[in-house]
Amino acid sequence: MEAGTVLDLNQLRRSCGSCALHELCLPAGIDRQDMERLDTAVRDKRTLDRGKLLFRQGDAFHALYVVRSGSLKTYVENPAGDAQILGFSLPGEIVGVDALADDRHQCSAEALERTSICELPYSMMQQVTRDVPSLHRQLMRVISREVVAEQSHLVMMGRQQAQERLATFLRSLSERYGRLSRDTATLTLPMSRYDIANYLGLVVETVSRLFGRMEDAGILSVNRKTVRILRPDLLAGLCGNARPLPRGREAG
Amino acid sequence: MEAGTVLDLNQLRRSCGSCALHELCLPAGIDRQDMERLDTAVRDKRTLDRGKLLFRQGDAFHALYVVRSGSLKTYVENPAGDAQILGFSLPGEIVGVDALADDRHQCSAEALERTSICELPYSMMQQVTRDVPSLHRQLMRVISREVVAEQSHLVMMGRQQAQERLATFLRSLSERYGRLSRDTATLTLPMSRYDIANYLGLVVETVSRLFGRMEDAGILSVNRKTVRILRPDLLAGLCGNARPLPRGREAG
DNA sequence: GCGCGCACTTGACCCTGGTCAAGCCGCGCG
DNA sequence: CGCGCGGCTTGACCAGGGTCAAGTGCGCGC
Repeated sequence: MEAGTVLDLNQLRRSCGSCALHELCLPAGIDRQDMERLDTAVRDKRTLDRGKLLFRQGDAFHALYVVRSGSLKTYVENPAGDAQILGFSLPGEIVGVDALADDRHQCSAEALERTSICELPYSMMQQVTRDVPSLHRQLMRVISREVVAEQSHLVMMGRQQAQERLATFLRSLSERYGRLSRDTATLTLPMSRYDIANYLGLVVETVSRLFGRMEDAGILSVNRKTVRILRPDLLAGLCGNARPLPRGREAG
Repeated sequence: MEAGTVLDLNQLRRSCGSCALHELCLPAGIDRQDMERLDTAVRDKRTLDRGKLLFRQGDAFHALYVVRSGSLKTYVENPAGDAQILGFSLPGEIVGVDALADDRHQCSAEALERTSICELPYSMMQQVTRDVPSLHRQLMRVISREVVAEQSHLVMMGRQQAQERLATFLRSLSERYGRLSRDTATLTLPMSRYDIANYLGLVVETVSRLFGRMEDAGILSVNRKTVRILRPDLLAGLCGNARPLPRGREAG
């Protein structure tokens, strides 16, 4: 595509104020004037195609990023070569915070689908957050949310059974879709079964079987990337310490 | 104890500059003048006895805290009543960052032994970090370290076997002891076996057995709270994907 | 339209680590 | 000095979920 021939409106981020996400993102709770200051620190970033990396573990740190549309996965690779997925980032969510510790990214971020990004060059951010206390506060808030999200992930990995993990994952995704004003009952999963399994500390076969059992139990309807939550109440029940759903395919 | 009758020098934090931890803690890399500004934002906090809570999940957020001596565990409790330990905090380490997200502590912090604490009231911190850019940068660095530490914990929970988890835990503890200029080979564990097991996502029996096997393999000598690392090289080997140590108590 | 590949599903089997139960040991207390 | 308790260890057994292998089906290129 030649520059100028096709005009993608999503590409033209005019300002945080005119962005549909501004209530969810860094500008949340910031007044009009301060938001204009924030705008000076935000740069657009080219859209990433599926599978492309936003940054790679070990890269020098230049900027924080916010997902505008699409989604990312962040993961760390260990010396042995296998990865652990740390999280999935939906629109309005920030990535790159781990790089503040020592000016190198500690994880990689990869687009799960065509994804556009706002870039917050850190030098500009520092200046603006210094001048705008409300933005400073809000940045801390957003970073702290990262910490809290990782804590929930840890609880899931440490204390929950496979079935509870998948149920918790689906509920959390549904809730985040809700915040984006999407349908909370129809999830279009941008990540593969392998990614889900890895994120949950399971193997893909286990995830597949659990989807099957939840479908048999009438809680979900699953069709490739599309998961319908038919019984949110029962799904919520599976997040606690419920008994495992039956394994047989027609013993009911 | 009456005020003034017994003078505990550790209780009298004169300033960050005179604190033995200042190279590890918030003041790291900050010049003399800025450190004096920081001092105005730091308050001493009464020492906590073993088992006492610094803050509790759900408490209103007032301050961040830094361990001066002793140690803490942080943990979240789920509705079902059981807890997941998120981490152990040694001197120089910050706690309470998760509360910045929505002004409530998301986890509880409990002293594992007699522990003294520096308190950083957040309103003062905000003011000081605003005036002192180097301190702002350093606070972000310290918070980001929290994120990175949780990421490592996640990798451990998601991808490592029981034996690798315990080995990784011991190595990490040893390394942190080193930073505090303590002996890296002789660990005095302030936490119980139950705490270790919980932190690692295992049960106490498994931890006990693994200590036994590592002792049989000549890697450790274990005596209640005292663990000597006899072969740091072999311990490092167990952190990767090594084969499990033999289970039998004399088949070697 | 056909065939290939990849993502996913399904089944059979097995192993790591959890559960349950008993025993040990160091410590505080009567 | 003996008792009891709590933290820890040890053993026997079991099951949740991992491994291995085969099968299904959608999408894409030719």
